[in-house]
Amino acid sequence: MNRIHVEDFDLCSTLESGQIFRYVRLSEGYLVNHRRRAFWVCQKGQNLFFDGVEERCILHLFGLDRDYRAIMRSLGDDRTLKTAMRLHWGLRILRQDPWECLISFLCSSTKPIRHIRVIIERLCRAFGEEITFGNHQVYAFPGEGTISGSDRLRAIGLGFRARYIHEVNQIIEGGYLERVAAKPYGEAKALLMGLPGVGDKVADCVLLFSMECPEAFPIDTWIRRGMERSYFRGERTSAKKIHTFARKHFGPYAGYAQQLLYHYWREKGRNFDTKHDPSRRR
DNA sequence: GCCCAGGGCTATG
DNA sequence: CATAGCCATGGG
Repeated sequence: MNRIHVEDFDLCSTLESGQIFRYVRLSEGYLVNHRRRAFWVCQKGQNLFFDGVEERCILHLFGLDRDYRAIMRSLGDDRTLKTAMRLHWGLRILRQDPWECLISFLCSSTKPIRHIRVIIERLCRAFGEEITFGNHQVYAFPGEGTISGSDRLRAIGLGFRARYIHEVNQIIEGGYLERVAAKPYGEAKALLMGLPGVGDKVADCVLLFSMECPEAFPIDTWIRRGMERSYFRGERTSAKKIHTFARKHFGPYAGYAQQLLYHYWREKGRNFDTKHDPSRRR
């Protein structure tokens, strides 16, 4: 077992804020499956314990090489954001594999996170290679070009998303996503949105979580509701206006604000739902 | 049966 | 530009 000292890091909110889907909470820590590797990781205060993976991979994936305090400072002292920061301080933006991230969020449209996780697990079982971690038998995420067959994908439960994934799998070839990642935000986003099934929201997720674009600001139903309520007097607002506002209000690291607010509002909603009537949301 | 879920595409005003 | 209906599926 290995150990590193970490500051301004919260493993729990980082993993459980909906950026990544392939992790399992154990009695102690988490089993994470990413980049063809399954590894164990556990945080106790400022100690991060891990096994089955190199230290540099941990630092890279969890973005521990980034100046978190400087990023938080750059977001401003917004009242709503301050609350989210206080509750989830240390939530980092992950640095995922672009292919895994893209396919994962192609699975995500109009699905609850619990179900997305199930679907992706089935996808890996059907197309991925078996790998091991200790006595755990798990499946790696299938590589580029290995996820084909709309019917097979539909049988997994992907529904209308099956065709998108099948087609994207045919289009993407070695090095393509890395070339996209090397381009500036606007250009990279346009390229991603040229892929079938990839619209504004999925593109922003891929850019933020796997392509070093901290200005990307994914707008899903939770963010839309929250932003409208907190910044637009509860009025219906287009994604375009929310994007413009977010970029101006939060700055070049707006994506961090998005992830903090998303996690904050979703957690709050969950608690509200269990205590009250779920049908009364909005 | 109803509603909603980390949406995207297409056809219309 | 904005909106409506549609696309499949599962869980509360």
